[in-house]
Amino acid sequence: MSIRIAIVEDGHQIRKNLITRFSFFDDIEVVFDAPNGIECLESLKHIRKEELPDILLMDIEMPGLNGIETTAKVKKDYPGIDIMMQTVFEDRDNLFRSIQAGASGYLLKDDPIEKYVDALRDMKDGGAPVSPAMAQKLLDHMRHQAGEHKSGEEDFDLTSRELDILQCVVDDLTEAQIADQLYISPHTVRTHIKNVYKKLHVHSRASVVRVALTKGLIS
Amino acid sequence: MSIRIAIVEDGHQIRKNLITRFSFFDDIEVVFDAPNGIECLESLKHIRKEELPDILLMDIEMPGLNGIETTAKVKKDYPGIDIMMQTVFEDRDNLFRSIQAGASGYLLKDDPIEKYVDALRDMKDGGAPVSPAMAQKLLDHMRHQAGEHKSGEEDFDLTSRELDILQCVVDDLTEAQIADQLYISPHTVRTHIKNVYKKLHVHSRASVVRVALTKGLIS
DNA sequence: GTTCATATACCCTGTTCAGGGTATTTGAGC
DNA sequence: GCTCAAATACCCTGAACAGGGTATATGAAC
Repeated sequence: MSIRIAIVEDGHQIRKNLITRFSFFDDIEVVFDAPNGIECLESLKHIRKEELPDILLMDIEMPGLNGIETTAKVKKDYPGIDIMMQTVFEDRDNLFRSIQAGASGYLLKDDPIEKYVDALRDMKDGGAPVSPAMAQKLLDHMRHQAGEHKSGEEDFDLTSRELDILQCVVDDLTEAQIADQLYISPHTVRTHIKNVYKKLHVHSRASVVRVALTKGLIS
Repeated sequence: MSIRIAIVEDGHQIRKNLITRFSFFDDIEVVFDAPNGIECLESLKHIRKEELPDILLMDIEMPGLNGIETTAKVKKDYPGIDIMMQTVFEDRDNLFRSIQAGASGYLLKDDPIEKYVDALRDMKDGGAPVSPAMAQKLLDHMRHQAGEHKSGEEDFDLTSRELDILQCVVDDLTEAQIADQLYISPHTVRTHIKNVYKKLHVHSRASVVRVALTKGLIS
């Protein structure tokens, strides 16, 4: 069963080139092509359901509705259609925005047509083909995030009661409310809070909340 | 210039097979092979610096020191060596642990040798070749994270001045300190803070900090 | 040229907090 | 039975905050 794709790309010549080059592959069928997001959405609207493409090959840089906005709209109305982004620039921000919008593949425009075809086949099989250059950025980003979490994993050695108090402080309860909730005297709450302050090296509720959240001390 | 690799893989037959199959590619040179992480580290230690491999092709599942632990150790002592993980299972956890340990490529063992070679070449060029199936998991994970952030992306419509104030409050400055820092009267600070409270629907500094951090209003 | 949002400034009042103490009870570990 | 950490409880004081006002200057929008 062949792979039905549509090409969304503002460069007229590039579009024609892609169509021509895809024509040499029996399992790739170009259902339609569009010069921008608006026309793409129009084409999708006026096509019969069983004729819908499997994959949109989407340019990021387009006048009017750009590739990311178009991706978001398409994914909303046609969640079954996969989006393969293509771009000339290895732009970090666009990469993340595309992923968030729902794209699942990422190619560079100077990739050879065989890479395109391989990627389309992989995508049809449920994979998410990402060009190595883009994957590099993805991994960097994830390593960074993982690192942040890990670096913040200091041990402040709070007792379980102090963690109760901490949670209440983050929930913005007054000392009296905390006392009610934990069935202890407000004086005791005061004492616990003071001890928490000492252990976290802070001097205010605002700082407690910040430390608790950024260091992951509470859920 | 050829790509110097080492194969770390506990299956003796698989190792020999890989070596044989790589031998048909002129630009791939297998520097050494090891059946586990320990021996891999030993080989690296006793090799001359200029003979070090560019890339380690690392199995995840190995007795003793597994691929992830080995990756972490190798990356620590030889940050210049890239790690290409290979696994039979598309395991989410292992994928993330590998990334964190410093691996930059991810192949499935049933990928054809040409994919291996392509991936090695991509990696040598600075890319991070990730098999589409693994990339799928990566993207899902990132979308999930992005989604979490996004779900909290309500628009509180703070003015830029109010954002200044917000930042100061999160930084735990008193009203007087904020006034000093922004060159305005403490009374004005008070007014801004009150307006921020109204817009964020909170009644205390602790809540401001929590909302600002959890809703991503500040860096 | 009036309207509207924003930023600015000030007043008053009552509440809450932060930091400095001290002291008792309780349960686990030695 | 002693010790020690943890949890509990209380006192005092001054500083900071929250919420309720009002008011003016400014620049953009209509």
